[in-house]
Amino acid sequence: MAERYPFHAVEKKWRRRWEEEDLYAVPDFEDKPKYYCLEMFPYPSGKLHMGHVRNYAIGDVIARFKRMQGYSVLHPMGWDAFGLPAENAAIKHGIHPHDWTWQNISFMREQLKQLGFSYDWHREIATCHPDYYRWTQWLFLQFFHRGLAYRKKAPVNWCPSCATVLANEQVVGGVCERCKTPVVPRELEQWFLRITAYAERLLQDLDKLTGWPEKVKVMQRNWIGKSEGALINFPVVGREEGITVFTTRPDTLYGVTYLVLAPEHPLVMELAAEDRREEVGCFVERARLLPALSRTAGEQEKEGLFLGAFCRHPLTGEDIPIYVANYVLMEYGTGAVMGVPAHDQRDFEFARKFGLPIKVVIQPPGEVLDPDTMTAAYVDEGVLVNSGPFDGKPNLQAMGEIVAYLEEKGLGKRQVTYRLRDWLISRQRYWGAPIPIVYCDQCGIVPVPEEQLPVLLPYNVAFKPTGESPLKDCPEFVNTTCPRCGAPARRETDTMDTFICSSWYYFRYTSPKEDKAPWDKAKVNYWLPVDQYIGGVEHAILHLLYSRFFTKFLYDIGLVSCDEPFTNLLTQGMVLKDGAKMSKSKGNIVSPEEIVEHYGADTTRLFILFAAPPERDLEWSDEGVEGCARFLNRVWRLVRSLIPVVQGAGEPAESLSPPNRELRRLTHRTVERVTKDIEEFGLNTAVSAIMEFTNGLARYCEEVKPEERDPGTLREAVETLILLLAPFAPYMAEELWEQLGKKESVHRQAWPPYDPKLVVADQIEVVIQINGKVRGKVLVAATATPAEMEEAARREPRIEQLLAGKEVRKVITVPGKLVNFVVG
RNA sequence: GCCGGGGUGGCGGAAUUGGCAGACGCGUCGGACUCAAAAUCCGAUGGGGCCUGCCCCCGUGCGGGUUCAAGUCCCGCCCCCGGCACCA
Repeated sequence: MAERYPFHAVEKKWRRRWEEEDLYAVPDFEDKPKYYCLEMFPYPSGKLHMGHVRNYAIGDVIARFKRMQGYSVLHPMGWDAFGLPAENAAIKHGIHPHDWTWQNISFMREQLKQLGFSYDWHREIATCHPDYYRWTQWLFLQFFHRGLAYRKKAPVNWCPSCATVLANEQVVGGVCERCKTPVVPRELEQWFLRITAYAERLLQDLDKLTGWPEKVKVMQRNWIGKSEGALINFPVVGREEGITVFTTRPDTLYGVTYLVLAPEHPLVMELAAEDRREEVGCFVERARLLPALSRTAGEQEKEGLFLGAFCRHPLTGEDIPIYVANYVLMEYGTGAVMGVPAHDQRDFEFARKFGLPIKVVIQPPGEVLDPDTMTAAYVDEGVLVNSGPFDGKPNLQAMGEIVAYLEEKGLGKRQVTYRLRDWLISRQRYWGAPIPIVYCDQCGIVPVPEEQLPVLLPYNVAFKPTGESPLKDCPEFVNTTCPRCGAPARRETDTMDTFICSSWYYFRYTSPKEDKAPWDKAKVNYWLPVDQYIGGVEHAILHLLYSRFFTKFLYDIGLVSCDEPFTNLLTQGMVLKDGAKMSKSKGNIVSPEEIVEHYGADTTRLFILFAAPPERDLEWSDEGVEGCARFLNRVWRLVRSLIPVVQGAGEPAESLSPPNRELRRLTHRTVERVTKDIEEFGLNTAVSAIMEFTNGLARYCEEVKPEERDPGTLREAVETLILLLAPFAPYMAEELWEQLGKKESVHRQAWPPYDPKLVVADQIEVVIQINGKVRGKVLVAATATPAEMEEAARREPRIEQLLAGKEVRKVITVPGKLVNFVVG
């Protein structure tokens, strides 16, 4: 029975020692370059899943690697601890959300510790702790004082299942992002953060984020959805007030043949002709009742209705019919659109369906558009026609001129519009940070004074989802006095969206116990921005956009000195089983607990890093885990068998026999490979390089007689192997390091350097090609010149044979690589 | 439809700047050790061919092209995954 790495005992031993020595604590300031390595903190749902393990394993390799490279590394962990699941669990199992959450935290903390992640636990935070949410509330007040937190009545997304409203970002394809229930519109008075005030900067500064994946930046760009265009006023026949439309194509203004209003547009009913009121009312009602799902998800048949009213074209004075139609959205632009069927596909379809005229105003080069035979709108560039004084101009030029003309006449103006909406942050739920606001009959909306924070979440509350905050039924909470006039007043009972809590946690880690401010400025400015952020791509818009918004705001009010929080972002892929995301309903969950129990932390980590590059999805494989366990056992046996030789050995000898020189070369080449791979997140190839190194070392031991081995070279190889393995398999590396007789932790060692001179082989194998096909190989000195390479190639018997009697027209030599004979 | 990513053995995945396709691992097959098995170790493993030579042909989604040389570059397609989707 071959000896096996006794991971249970080793893990237990080192967990205790590391904790005793406080190995991973990082001082606030140190005389070293800083590196802030952060992974997205988890929601304490109960147990870790493989996605967490992957996320944190990747982060831990980076943190340990940087630490060994001499950085002072901030690598913290905490809990995104407010949220709905706690309340749902409470309702289902009769356990209080507070208790449920803290139980989960203590279980998951234990799991993280078992996995050997190198967090500084002194900096642990939980967003549901009053010491934390006190500052969440404080930050809300900063927004409030600057007019960036406001209350308004608006149509909002209501999730019937979660019994709360949702932000736009939390509605995906018309359904609730968390429970997939179709959301329904509701008209409610709610709190918003004015993220739209930062739309332009959030967009512009994406260009600064060179360390972010393009994918995420594109998603944010689309989400912000900037369009440049114009507002144009169309006077309504027989009325004072006109209709303002937003268009990105003012160059097509002369092609307008009708106007369309969104069903929710306030003018719809006003403008509807007497005899059409009822019909229009029905239409609007039908559109309104349709769940958001079918309104926004997928294109659907265009429906519309003539209102029986007309407006006047601002430039031609023509009468233009006004319609109401389902394809116009009230939320975007002005909720009114000018219909240009010839040059907008949607308008084209609508016009064809309702028999509206199609008027061509842009002619493509070398083609004449005929409205009667067109099968699709022409949306590209061309020259204006039927456009009065603008005829003959290129449309891009005309665009500016038409807007300028409208501005001059007071008929319209330049306008930039964003798709981004203000962030709805009220939640009608219990388990969140209370919004620190008091309503007073005399004074109105009054912010809770900072010195009265936190507004504590009461413990004894019935948290049934009724559609109203459970806090409403808690008189001790609701009833208060007005901070301004002292009269009886009521507290705001809604709590904050948990994304608020997670929008600033990375600042708090720098000074988690600070009680005079959300953070110590000097510390925040020392550590921030985060050098490397790692997490799932599902947060591409939500968390990452909100955090950028928060950071910019805090920068503006002078609380932080960076205006982007995350310099580099790595979005890791999902963990799949049988090609599908692990989920309870599919029954394909692999539990980290069981794997760690059965194979140990090192094997679990190693497999998850080896099986795929970090950004890609990872297919779980039990056999693959076995393979990694086998590898670690091999390392264990190999290193232990060499301890007697290695201990006490000195430096490698000056002059080495070929096998020793080869081993030395392998050692240094491996350091080079692993270093470069980790730097560019090729963690899977870093692991395979270590495996190859192990194989090479084992082969050396097999092939080279003990008396021919150079002890110094062997020592260097073995120590290097352990050092390289340390970020990936920290427990085993630490144990072997100690068995080697080392006194100080392997995790406090410097990352091994490599000597480029030693990496180069004495001899290199040159590929010999004839007409681009490999026909042989030859060993030459690494220093061989192209002429020497060619000469050596020609001398190869087989090549000589193949070239005999042929005319060599050309010879291409790539130094150190190949010789290619081109024969006629 | 638009945007982003991808398509390489039986599987997960490697391949600087265009320079030996398939590293490493899994699986499979064969062998050693063993009474036997497990564990461990060794060897083989893209497909095909015959003249069994450490030889030849084919081979990185498909069709063209550039080049001495293409998984990699160019043109035209197909398929898969992710995101957005009536945004005027």
